[in-house]
Amino acid sequence: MQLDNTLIALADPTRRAILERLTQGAAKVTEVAAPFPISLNAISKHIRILERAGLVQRRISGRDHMLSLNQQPLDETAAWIEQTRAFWTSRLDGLEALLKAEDALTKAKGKK
Amino acid sequence: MQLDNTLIALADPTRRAILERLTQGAAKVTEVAAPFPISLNAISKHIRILERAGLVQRRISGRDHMLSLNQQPLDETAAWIEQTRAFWTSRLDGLEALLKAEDALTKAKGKK
DNA sequence: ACAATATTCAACCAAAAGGTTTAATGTATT
DNA sequence: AATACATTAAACCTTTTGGTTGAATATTGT
Repeated sequence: MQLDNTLIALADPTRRAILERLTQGAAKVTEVAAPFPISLNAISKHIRILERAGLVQRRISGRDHMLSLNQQPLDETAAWIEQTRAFWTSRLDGLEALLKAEDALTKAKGKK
Repeated sequence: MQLDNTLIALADPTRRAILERLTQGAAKVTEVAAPFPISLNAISKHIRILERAGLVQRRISGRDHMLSLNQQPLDETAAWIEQTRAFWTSRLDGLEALLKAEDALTKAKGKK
């Protein structure tokens, strides 16, 4: 699924760093890889995973591969997580309220 | 990192389904596992990963382990992703605006 | 034509993920 | 005490992940 691939892609610090680099503008593979202490090949693989998630796009011109961000999967994932978060909030708060109400009821009965 | 563990935990459909089940209220491991077509042991492992992320908490009473949701890591991850999303939006829109401005400038020069 | 550059491919490795099955452990029930 | 139940532990398997090194491919610059 798309959500899976995006979350997987985001779940690695090196890949998040690559994305952060690309917020400064499009860059070639070599340029992206330069600051990292791992091999170019390792970065190349990370980029493939980011592409699988659709977070990164590639435009080949000659021997250079220009990489750029694509926002859509991030938007979709943000929407999913925010929706889930809101749902949890309502459920967990609702449950808390329910427990308090029951507690109040129990005390009221005890008084009688 | 905490963000890593949370994203990893969320990046699997079985684990997301477990979380969804727990929004209906706390449940024992067996109860959580029941609807899934995989072994109880597999579910047990998934739960461990959810616990590592702090998304699920366990309260042991006798032989039963009651599982419940903990919202905090989800909130933090939602905050991170929303922040990132907003940043991308400003950057990418800003870049687009810049390109349009440059284009307009070029055309203006051409006219002269 | 030759050398340098940019990138991937291929083969390999160790560790983790996601699953299985078969114990083992502790707690209830009868 | 014997049995059933809830859960994890252990050992194993296969695939994926994150990394390596060395070769292949294609493009650019001299």
